[in-house]
Amino acid sequence: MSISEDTALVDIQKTANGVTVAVKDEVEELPLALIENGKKRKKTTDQGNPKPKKKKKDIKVEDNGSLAAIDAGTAKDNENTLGTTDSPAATPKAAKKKTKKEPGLQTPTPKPARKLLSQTPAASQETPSRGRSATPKEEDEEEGDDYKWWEDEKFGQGPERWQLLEHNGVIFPPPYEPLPSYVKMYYDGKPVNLPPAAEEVAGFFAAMLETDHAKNPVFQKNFFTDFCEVLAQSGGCGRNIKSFEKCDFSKMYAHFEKLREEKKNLSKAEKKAIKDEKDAQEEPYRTCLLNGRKENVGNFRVEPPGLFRGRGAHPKTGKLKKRVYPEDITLNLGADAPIPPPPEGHSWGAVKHDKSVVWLAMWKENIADALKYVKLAANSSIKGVSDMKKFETARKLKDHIKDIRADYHKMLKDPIMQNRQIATATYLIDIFALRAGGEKGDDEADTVGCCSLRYEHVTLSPPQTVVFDFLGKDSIRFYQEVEVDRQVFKNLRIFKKDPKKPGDDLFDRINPSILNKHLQNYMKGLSAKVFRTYNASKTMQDQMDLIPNEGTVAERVLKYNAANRTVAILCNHQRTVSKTHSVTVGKIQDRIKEMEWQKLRFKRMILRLEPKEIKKDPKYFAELSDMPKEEMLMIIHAHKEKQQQLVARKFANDNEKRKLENLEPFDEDELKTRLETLDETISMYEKEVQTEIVEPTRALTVEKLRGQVEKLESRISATSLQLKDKEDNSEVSLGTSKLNYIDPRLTVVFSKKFNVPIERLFTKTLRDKFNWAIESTDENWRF
DNA sequence: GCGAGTACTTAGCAACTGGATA
DNA sequence: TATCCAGTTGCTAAGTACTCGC
Repeated sequence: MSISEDTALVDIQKTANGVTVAVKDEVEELPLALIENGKKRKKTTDQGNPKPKKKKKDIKVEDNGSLAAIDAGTAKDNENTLGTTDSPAATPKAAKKKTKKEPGLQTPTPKPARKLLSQTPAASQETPSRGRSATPKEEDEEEGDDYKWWEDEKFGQGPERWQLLEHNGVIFPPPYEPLPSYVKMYYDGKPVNLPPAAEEVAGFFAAMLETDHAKNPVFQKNFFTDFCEVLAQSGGCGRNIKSFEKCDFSKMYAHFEKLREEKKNLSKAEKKAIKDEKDAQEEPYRTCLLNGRKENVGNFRVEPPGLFRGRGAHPKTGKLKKRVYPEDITLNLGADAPIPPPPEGHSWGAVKHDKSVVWLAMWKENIADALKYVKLAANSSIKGVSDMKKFETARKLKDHIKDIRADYHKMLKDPIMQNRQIATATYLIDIFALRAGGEKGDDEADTVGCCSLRYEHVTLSPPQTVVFDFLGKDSIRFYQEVEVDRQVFKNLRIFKKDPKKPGDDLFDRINPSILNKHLQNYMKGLSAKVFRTYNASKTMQDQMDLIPNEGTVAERVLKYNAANRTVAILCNHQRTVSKTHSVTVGKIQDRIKEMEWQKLRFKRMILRLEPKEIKKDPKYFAELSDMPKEEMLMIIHAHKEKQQQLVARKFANDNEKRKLENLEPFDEDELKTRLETLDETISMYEKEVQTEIVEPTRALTVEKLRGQVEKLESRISATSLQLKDKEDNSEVSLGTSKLNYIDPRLTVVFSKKFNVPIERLFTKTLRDKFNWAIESTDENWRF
């Protein structure tokens, strides 16, 4: 094939006066990384490195950071924690406030500086109570139930995200409680006395002993390194612990299992009491006052320490995620708002009054050195307005998509390599819903998106078939064999051309930033991710247009789910097939078969009562010959097994009850008698199969039997639908697209147009989150 | 122009819960 | 009524995208 038009590529250069010109570049087809003295940043690393990655700054995890503070709980240790320049707590003010008293960290008794949930900040100052005693009027104003932010055109506009913000801070996890003295880790067959800090870390691992994580060698190695470090810092244990293989966590695991079991076996009242207490403790943190209105806070609990569970082949999986202290936390709230008291003996790292952001608290975690935020709940006005804006931006793309597509098709042949890459990437993002694909560091899992696709992720098979095979977000495999536009195929071949080899970037002249800058030219707010939202919602709309307005509610829900599934597949939202999937499916299939058999029995009973019925309605009885005798016998056999188990369980339960009532338990003869009765019934069924005669029981009439058949038929159809849905959904996760990509107004339209209660389509949480859509959409709305 | 830092959305998994079923 | 299991929710990891300062 001639590729002359493809090879006529040029690179771009900027002249001294900043004007971009296209120049024929002798080496323009070389990957940028190989162009000596290249004009552009070298994106790939040394040749032969299979994973070219951005050189990130060295992330140094504190050797004796906050952990030391856990270990000894001394002020000195605490200073170690705070002595890092990064930490907000490193401010002189915070350092000064450090205290020596620190046996552990107690979430403060929730006594806000003043009553939080009042309309006017000043008015509430005199009631430092955790309870609420609002008057009906106050209640109205506080709850903000009647405030519909989506009807307020000014809401969410401008750089300031809020005007007034009051909250009670965050809840800290309880301090570590050492295990009973008889629960130990064993090393080389002997029990070890671990100091509490090390015991805590060992416990993290022990609790996960039966999970896949604990069987992962990287996880084990990272855990063990950090465990040894904590052990050394906390004074050691008098033993030379140096081999993970010699550590035995089984006793600790058994202890945790026992606790779990005990918790499970608590009485209803005990469980309720625990829950009530927890609710009461959390109550002050659940809500905040935003612009004078009560709103829910999302993650008000600080993440507890534990072992980092990285997804996929994460190099840091298993590392110790350290305990977060008040000194690590920055609060954000209104300048006039009272500052919630930190836990006794502690101080906050910093307090900010930044109206341009929506987080209430923030800290830096030690694994990736990333920031963690406490934010408002999904049903808050702030989240709602940004959600609505997101969908509106995607909707706006409708007006531009034709031009954008026409442009990128034209640009696929652009003589400038960078433009050709922009066009090709846009095509892939638009058509296959790929993510943008930013660069990643060596200390992260090796996953990619569009711009970070490498040579080995794309296989070309002429004339225009492409196989994509790579790990995307969350290390979820993206595998697709697809036909692409001929020019896209040609371009991909150029992008893979020699000397490129496995490990090299396919798109070596662009990154998400360059791509997004290009997209902004078409529309304000347009970025790569908008295509996913647009295509997901557009697909849903198109699918909905194909659904006929007929059938039962259950059938319509199924159609909705099928449309939802199309979107989920487009977005590659997968889930691991549950371990019990095949068993569950088998059980449902058995249930359906049994119901079918029962149905046939009822029909035979009808004929026993009124043999003439078969002539009156031969169609009704036609299915009597559908089920072979062998199949019936198999069903009866399975039924027998199930019943035997039930009889045995019932027998055990009855005896348990009798024991409580101080009655003599039934003896084994009783069980035998019950099983014999079952055997008789089974024999009767088997005889029915041979004779094709079923004797009606008791006072059954033809009408009653027809009613029974009808009931079974509807149960069979409902169960079959359930089975189909289950099988279709086994590997596809519908939730993510429903939560993030499908404009909720489409679901509301479906609910109204097809008369399906919204409760069947949105869970309570989703109804809360999408209240704006539910309240503002009529059935004629279109995406 | 670039990298680092920051703020936000998107994501799957696991724990929990409550309704269906026997 | 107890048990089971599917649906739901919470948690937190992992993305994207924008801003800022050099």
